[in-house]
Amino acid sequence: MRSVASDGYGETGMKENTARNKKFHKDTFDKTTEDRRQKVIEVAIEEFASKGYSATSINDISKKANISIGAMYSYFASKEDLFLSIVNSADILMEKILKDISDGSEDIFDCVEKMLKTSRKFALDYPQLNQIYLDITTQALSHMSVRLSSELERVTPKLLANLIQQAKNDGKITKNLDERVASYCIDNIFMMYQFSFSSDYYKERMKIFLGEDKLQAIDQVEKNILGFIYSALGK
Amino acid sequence: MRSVASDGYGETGMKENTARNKKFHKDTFDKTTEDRRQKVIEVAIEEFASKGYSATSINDISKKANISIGAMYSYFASKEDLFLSIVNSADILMEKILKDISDGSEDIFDCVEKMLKTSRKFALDYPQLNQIYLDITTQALSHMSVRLSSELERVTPKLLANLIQQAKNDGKITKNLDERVASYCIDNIFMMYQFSFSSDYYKERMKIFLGEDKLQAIDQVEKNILGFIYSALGK
Amino acid sequence: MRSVASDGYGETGMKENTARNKKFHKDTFDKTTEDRRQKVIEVAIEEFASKGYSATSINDISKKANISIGAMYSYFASKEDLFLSIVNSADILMEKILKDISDGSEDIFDCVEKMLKTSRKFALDYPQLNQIYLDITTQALSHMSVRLSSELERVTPKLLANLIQQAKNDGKITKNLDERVASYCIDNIFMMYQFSFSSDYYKERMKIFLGEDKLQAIDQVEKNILGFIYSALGK
Amino acid sequence: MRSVASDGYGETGMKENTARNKKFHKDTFDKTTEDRRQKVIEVAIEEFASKGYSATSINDISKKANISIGAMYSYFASKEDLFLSIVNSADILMEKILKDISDGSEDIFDCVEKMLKTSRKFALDYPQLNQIYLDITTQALSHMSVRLSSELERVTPKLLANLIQQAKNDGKITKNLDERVASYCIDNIFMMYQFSFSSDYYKERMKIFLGEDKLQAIDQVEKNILGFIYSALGK
DNA sequence: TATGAATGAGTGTTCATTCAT
DNA sequence: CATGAATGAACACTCATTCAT
Repeated sequence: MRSVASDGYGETGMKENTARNKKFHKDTFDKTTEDRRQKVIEVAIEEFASKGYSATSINDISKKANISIGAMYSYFASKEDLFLSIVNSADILMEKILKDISDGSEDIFDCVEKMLKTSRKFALDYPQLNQIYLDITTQALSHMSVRLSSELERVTPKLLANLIQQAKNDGKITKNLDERVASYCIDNIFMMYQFSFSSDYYKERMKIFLGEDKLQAIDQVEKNILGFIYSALGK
Repeated sequence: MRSVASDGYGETGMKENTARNKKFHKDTFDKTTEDRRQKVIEVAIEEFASKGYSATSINDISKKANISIGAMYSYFASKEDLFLSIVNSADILMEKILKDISDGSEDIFDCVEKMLKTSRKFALDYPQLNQIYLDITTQALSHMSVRLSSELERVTPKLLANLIQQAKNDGKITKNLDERVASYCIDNIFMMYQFSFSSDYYKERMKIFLGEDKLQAIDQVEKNILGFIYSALGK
Repeated sequence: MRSVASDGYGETGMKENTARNKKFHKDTFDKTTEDRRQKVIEVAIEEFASKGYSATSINDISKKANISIGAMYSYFASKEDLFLSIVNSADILMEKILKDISDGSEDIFDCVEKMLKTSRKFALDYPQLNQIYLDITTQALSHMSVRLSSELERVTPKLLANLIQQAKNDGKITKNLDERVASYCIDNIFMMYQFSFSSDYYKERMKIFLGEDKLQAIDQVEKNILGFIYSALGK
Repeated sequence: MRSVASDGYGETGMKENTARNKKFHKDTFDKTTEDRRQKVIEVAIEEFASKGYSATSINDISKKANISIGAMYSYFASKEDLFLSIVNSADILMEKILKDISDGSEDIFDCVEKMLKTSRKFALDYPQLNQIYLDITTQALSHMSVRLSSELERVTPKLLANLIQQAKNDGKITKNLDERVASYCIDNIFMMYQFSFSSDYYKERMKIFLGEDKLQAIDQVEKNILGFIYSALGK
């Protein structure tokens, strides 16, 4: 599992993404040592993920990261910017992953399978990013998503709809299907699946639905989920 | 549309539910006037929904409800208890609604259709309860769901799985389907659909998936979603 | 010397002035004990006078007044309001004093004499109020005088101009005099005289102008100032 | 209007004044380029004038002047020293102006007229210096005037008193006048007149005294003020 | 000499909670 | 039972000053 803390910051990290993604940190943050940068991000992710945006104290973060509060504010203009900075770096990471899936997918079946596997992998690799994501979707933090205006949520819809359309054209799946609605349904399944490995609440929910025993054989569960989707697509 | 504020409290309300549902308010709250009870709940819902648990101030609630902060603490032992009290009453409400669906459903198809319609209706009738629900599913508030240990999430899995099993037995749908996984997938679709009418974030997401024009004809969208599910069930 | 701290607050104090003067404190402040009210005002005057508005900390005031910072903010909505509250009560006090002069003055000569004597007396009785006044006249605090929009500075101009006009009509003083400009000049002399007993800076300035020995015989100085003014009026 | 920023600093400027005036900057400040010196002083004046000493941030000044905070502290030992440095340079400027008046005045009448005109001119030419002066006279900053111990306030008293004495000797004005008290009264009028063009507070006060219409004909106002003073002198 | 990253005590203000009336 | 004044730790954020480069 690679660290998110080292993504999107520092002398090299941002270069390829600066065009598409916003920058929520000050220049000073780029200039400090990798150690400090990483520690700040690491602790901030930890805190925001476990306590939520509102209940997280930037003073606490600075203490736990062994960095003065003054330095903190020389890196980020506000608590909100620190938070968005992290969310943004998570966005970049997720986009990369989605791009890999997009590039490597032969058809809709292949793509769906990869997305499902990745949902779980991502949730297990970066549980905290998922918890932060859950926070962002909350109505209380809705004003922030405006500032983010991330491309993230735009990638999947296009990818899925295009592949479904293509499969329809190729006669591989039923034509009695609206590709946008189908994409939406499929992604709904994936998102909730991903959440099911992120917050305790959704973990418990999944356990109730599937039963403790089934969860031991998660590969079989995924096969069944794929079966459900394939069947829906009228394969 | 009935008010949630009048559910689950007062001299009569709790009696039938006390067995299954916890009580997070003090006896004093049962004894005060209906007016006061309703006002407290109403304002609390408003505040918690729009600001989230952490950012909501119990002093603010008491001011907006025109009730002394002292009275507030004679009704609820803590901010957390007030919050849980509201979530619990929402739980009761949702359970009732689910029970109506459960009782009135002939088969899995009928049930799925009713659940889908109800998802939207509930989200539009009680947007604030949905926003509070989103907050609860957040990792930061996971310790609260333990205290709640609501029956809510246990109703749907059983209902769906049973109906699917029955349909399989009746030969109405394909046997190549794990009924628990199928329930899980279907409910995933419904939950995200419900969220799509609750928080601005998910509203935007749905818009991206479906397009602004399709959202004008929401009945058609629901038909398509049902089509997706029916197809998955191999009707 | 009466205490300013007991003026303008409490159950009785404000009644006659509420119409003309603004209220910068919350109701809670009226309701607390006289002791606490007095202590807050007393300490606040002390601090604002000696340190100036900006350098004064409301936390310090609360500590020195042995009152929790929370109570402080239940009395005043902000540091600015606490400050304005004090300035306002000083305004009320000064207006009272000016009214006494106004009511008790036979003619311009009598009035000028009384104002001169009162300038010194007021500065010596309430040195801190004068120091606060100096702060208010500072450009940095100009936005506050807008909120005050005190009547104070309107009383003297009218009073002086009217009495001069009357003396001109009565043939008691020269007619070669614009009464408004004369009022302005006279008040300029008085204000600087008052300042001369308020801040160390102006104290030093007066000493340089008049010499240390003359200041020992302040009555003679005042006679001379009056002489200057009478002469200007062409008595 | 010449710039104050270029006065009293640099390789040549200070030489003739070092004897009488203190130096509040470090040697390094003399050695840096004229551009940097000027920019620092210019921005510092701007900031101190509009915000007051306490509310002004030295970090802000350094940012606005495009000079590193490190350089700032290599030029001035502290915020206080930077402030005093500016006040001191203003002092030098005022002294020069006063000296010109002093040298060019034939008699008390001539001198008074020149001082009055200069009061307004100076306030309009250097509004910020006047605002800073108002700050200095505040009790909160009294400890600084000790460090300044400027000669400024010593020039006018002597000048005026001497000219009045001389006029008395020449029989040009009444002998029933204490020349020191008269100087004090006259300067009081001038100072307040000057303030009337400096801070919004005193601007408003002058408007109330004189009326908006009179202020349109400021030359007439000045004639009236001179009339008042001449009359007082018993011309 | 010039730079600016770093420090941390301090600022104005909020808020969950208590308790005397 | 209801009131709301009172508490004080905690919060987001600022700023004078230092010092390694």
